[in-house]
Amino acid sequence: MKTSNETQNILLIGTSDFAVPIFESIANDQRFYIVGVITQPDKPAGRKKELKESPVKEWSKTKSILPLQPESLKDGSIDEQVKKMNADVALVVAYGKLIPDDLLNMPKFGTANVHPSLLPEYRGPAPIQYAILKGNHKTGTSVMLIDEQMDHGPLLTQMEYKLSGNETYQELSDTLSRLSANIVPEALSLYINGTLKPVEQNHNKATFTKMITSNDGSLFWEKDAVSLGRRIRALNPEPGTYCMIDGKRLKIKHARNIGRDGKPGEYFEHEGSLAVQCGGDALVLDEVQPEGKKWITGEQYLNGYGLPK
RNA sequence: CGCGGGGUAGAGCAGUUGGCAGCUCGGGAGGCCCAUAACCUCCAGGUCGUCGGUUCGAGUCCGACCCCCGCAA
Repeated sequence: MKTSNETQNILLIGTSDFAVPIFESIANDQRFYIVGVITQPDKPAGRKKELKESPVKEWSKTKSILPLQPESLKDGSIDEQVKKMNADVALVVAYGKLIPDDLLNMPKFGTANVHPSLLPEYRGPAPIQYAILKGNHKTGTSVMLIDEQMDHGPLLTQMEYKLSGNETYQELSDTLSRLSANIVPEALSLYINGTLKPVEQNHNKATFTKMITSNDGSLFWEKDAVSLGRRIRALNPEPGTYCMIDGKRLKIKHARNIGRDGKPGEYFEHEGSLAVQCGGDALVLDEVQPEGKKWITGEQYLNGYGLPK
């Protein structure tokens, strides 16, 4: 077994923004040497379908690393290349594709994963959003070893984070990413030198999340303003929340809860801004975006469009 | 050639069959009031995205281009 002052060869596997600060902290840590990066292929994105590189790919280029971008890991197309990397450990963060067992087991010490929840709570694809949606007072991030089941492997370490009740998905994601970046190198290092023993999760307490889609962004004003407010924050900025006015979509970026009774779905003016009555309390819509338009304030909306019927 | 909306005053919008360019905010001046972010009066401010075409006349019709955005991926 290697000692802690030896440099470990590490393979980084990830795609989204969430992974970048974590990978950066690995890159800046003398205990690790990055032998390779795997990220998703460039994909057509946006209206013009221009190929877009993943945030991890952009990051890796700043480190002069050319990432592998296989369409699939299951066909074994990159197995040989990965084997040659001679990785001691692999770290998966927000990769977005299934990684087959033989690849997971290729590194001597296996493959670790960062999951932004207090596992076994919120396994699955949307842990950050769920923490906000459910109105939790705390969440956190977990570092674990990947096993054969989704977010099921033994834990290396966790860190709690207290929620203010005002954070958006984007903000919480950034925060948990930075928190993770602080603890991942140490946890991996202690695990590799044998100081840190993986602890099995309490599987009886496991809860699961489902992928958030744009359909989840539809707001029903019959619901209470508190849960609607959570939804608006949990889906901000992606995929975003919206309601329909006059057959057109109105996206809602930011809303404020005010105490008020009335008929749900009724729009009214509140201190010059657009507001809507909900099932319990009401929401002031501070920042909205009419279909095909730019983001505007609720006040600008009223000036231009007037009060919806 | 994925579908679609839009570029008009500092901001957000309207502009009907082509015929003097408007609304709500904001800005300025004045007034009312014990006072006000409230109310009243008046004022300023627009090469109507760009280029070309049709026409006596184009924000409006035709063509090309630039930019912004929603959906879908």
